[in-house]
Formats: sequence, structure tokens, C-alpha cells
Amino acid sequence: MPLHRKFYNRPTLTVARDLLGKRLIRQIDGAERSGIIVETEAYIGIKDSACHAHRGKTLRNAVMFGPPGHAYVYFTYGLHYLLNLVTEEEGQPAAVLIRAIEPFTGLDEMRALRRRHGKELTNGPAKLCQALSINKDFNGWDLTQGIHLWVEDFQAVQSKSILSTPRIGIGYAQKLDREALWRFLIHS
DNA sequence: CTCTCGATGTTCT
DNA sequence: GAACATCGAGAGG
Repeated sequence: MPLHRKFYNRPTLTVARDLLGKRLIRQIDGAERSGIIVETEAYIGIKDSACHAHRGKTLRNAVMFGPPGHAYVYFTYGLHYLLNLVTEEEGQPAAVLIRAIEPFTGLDEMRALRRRHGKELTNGPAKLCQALSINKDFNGWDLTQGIHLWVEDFQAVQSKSILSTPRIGIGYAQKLDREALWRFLIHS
């Protein structure tokens, strides 16, 4: 069962923490590839200078302004797709970036697509998109339908085992936003 | 292992 | 024209 829209319609930091331990699933022609979410980052609204919504609504970031429970997928560095899950009520632009998953099913297909193995399959935001064949066609995709791409409950993660740090790759943001502890990982 | 650097195309100034 | 929520190859230790 896919997570309900109510799961996403909450404060982004709460959703980012709660997504740890959930299972991200990609189904294509009956074949399933999935992984357990182990690293996330929160991007919260127009006041967050690291968030794409900081400079207002554009064609690229419009999905973040829409209802929660949809995918915000964008293309960057001329090479890579990144997957975000839209949070908070419609009109509040915010999302959680999925930075890493632990491969769970469909490993053979992931290895073939990535031309890598082991940790290198899905330990980065662009790597997991490649392993799960997520591209810009999924921008705006409704994750609550339970088809093609969705998230399911899997295992509870104790707050004790969650580590938080500053976000990665946002050197362009203001100091306060650069230092915010809005990256969450499962402490191995 | 660490560090540096180039790739590549869309978006925004 | 610059910047970019990254990755992987290659060089060096």
C-alpha cells in the first residue's frame, strides 16, 4: 500500500525524518526495483535560500507549489536527474530530496543500468534515479496511486539512530540555510 | 584511500 | 553567459 497523501501533508522536516526506513518502489512492466530510504534532505519554502522555490514559482519548480504526495524531478549538471517528494499543503512550496537508498529488490537490473555494483548502485541522489529509471517524465507524478513509482511503509527507525547534518552541495545558499541541520541519515 | 577536474544541457539573469 | 540539490575517471599517497 502506498503512503497516503496525509503522510506528505505535514511539516517537511517531519516527513524527511519519517521517510527514513520506508521503501521506494519502481515498477515497470511487472518487474519491481526498490530500495530502503536511508538518506534525505528537506527544502522548505521561499525563505530557504537553498530551495528552488526561493526565487518564486517558475516552470521548473511549479510542482513544488502544488499538492503534497507528488514527485518533483529535475535535471541538473547537464547529466543527472534528482528525485524529490513534495510536502505540505498546496501553495506551500517544499519537498524532500531522496539522497540514498539501500537496494532491496531488482538488483540485477540496477547493476545493468548503473554498470556498477555494491554500494555504488544507489548511494547518491542521481545514482538512485539512474538505478530506478526515474527521469523527467516523473515530474508531477502522483505517488499515492501505487503504480510505476511510490513509497510504502517498511520498517520503523528509532530517532536514536537518525543523524542530522547540513545539506550537501548548497554552497550558493545563505549562511543560516547552509548550516541548517536538514539532512537526515540512518546511523549505521 | 583522497583530491581535482571535466562532462553536459536546462534554467535563469 | 553563468550556475547548477552530481558523478566518475584519473592522478597521487
